[in-house]
Amino acid sequence: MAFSTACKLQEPVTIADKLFLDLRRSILVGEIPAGKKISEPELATAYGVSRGSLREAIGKLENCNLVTRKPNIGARIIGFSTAQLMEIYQIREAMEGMAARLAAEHITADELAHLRKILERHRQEIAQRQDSSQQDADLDFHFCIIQGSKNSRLIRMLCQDLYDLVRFYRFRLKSGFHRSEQAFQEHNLIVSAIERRDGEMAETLMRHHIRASRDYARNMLENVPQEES
Amino acid sequence: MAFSTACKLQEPVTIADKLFLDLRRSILVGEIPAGKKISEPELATAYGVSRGSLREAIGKLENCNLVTRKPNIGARIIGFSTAQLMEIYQIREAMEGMAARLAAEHITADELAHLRKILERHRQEIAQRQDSSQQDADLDFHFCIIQGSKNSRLIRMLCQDLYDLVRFYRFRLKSGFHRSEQAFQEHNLIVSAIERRDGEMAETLMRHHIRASRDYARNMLENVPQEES
DNA sequence: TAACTTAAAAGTGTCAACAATGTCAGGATA
DNA sequence: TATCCTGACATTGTTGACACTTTTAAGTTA
Repeated sequence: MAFSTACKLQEPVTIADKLFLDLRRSILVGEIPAGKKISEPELATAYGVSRGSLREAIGKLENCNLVTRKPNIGARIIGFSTAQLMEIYQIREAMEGMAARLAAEHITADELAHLRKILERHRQEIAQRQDSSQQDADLDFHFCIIQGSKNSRLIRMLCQDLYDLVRFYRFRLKSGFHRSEQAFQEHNLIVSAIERRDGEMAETLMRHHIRASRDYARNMLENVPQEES
Repeated sequence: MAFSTACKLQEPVTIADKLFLDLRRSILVGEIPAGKKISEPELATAYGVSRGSLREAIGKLENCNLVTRKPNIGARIIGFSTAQLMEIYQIREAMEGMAARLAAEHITADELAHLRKILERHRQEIAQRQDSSQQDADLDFHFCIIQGSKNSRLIRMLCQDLYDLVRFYRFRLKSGFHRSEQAFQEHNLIVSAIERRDGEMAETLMRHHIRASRDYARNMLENVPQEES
């Protein structure tokens, strides 16, 4: 599967880049389990590339916060903790709140139309109870608003860095995560505020929305503890 | 000079790490001019290391957002634009606002005492008109609050990633940037709110403070355009 | 048996050479 | 003269070998 990152990253021309994207996908999807140590020789032979290229790819993964490295010890896939997930939600609340505020000022008519289309798709998928694709619709919604902020660094920090982590957790918590009806209503309110160009309200609603997601996730994790992969 | 990053990064044990810190310093201080292309063979011989280690160091610089790389073309120090600086301020407003809110909940008594000490130092330096060290006091203040948030990822994103950019710009805009008396007053209010454990107010005040800094910077840049280094 | 020592094995960091790509200057053609 | 081709040069990407560190396991001693 290909990840719709919304923010266009150029086609991978170099081996290290292809490797990076390949590994990133494997990690996000869970093919490589969380917390696993990365053996450079092993992976290099597995992918048929030299260790140099692999190390460069690992360096990029480190930037995405998907692996951590210790000198002379090695790299390992990041772990998995409720506390970290809560931290991410807090950061999202702040940054996406700002993104929504800016989007209310800068979003284009085309993007707004696209946003409405995403909402419509989301509505249909709820009616048909397609849980899996609702998650995509949710991501697309958030990406679109972030994109609308027109703050290029904010876009990069969110879409490129933070949302890899969001996906990392989302793929490992698939089960029982659908507060979609509620989320859909909240999305609607946010878009309305943006349409009215009410940045203050858009920010407030977005923060509320993300906080509600966080509380929901926390409840799920406390009551139905996930297995460590 | 050594940068007090507040968030402890481990001692550089590997050559690439030392190189990274060295280059980072050179860039931030302005020894390497903004926008300059990096020649791998040139730098490698200059520092007496192999190109491999240098490339790893450049990779890390890319994570700090201090250089940009294009495949088969090369790396260059980031440019310098008012627009980008404004984007950074917007992000700081969101993230440091959140940091202040969290600090009001989680900061320790020791950290609060330290914060008060920083304020006192700041006050003295204003009285003695030591413009240069006031900048350090300002950075220390912000670092201390971020640290108090106890959100480890937020701390890393701000101290490690974003504040390198802040320093990058600050070193190139030294001239005529002292709204210290005003900033000092704002700092005081923020600390008071944190002491009262009033997170809502702490966030509001921090956002106001950063927005004021932004407006001030924008005015300076519009009226006294800086030379491109 | 348990703890310490030591040597082998595995893994990471570093390097220099090779391959592929991009850049630039000179000349040919319209 | 301006544009396009062409080939030499310079730079980046990639690789395999070497050096150093960590880990493991065997062996020794109390």
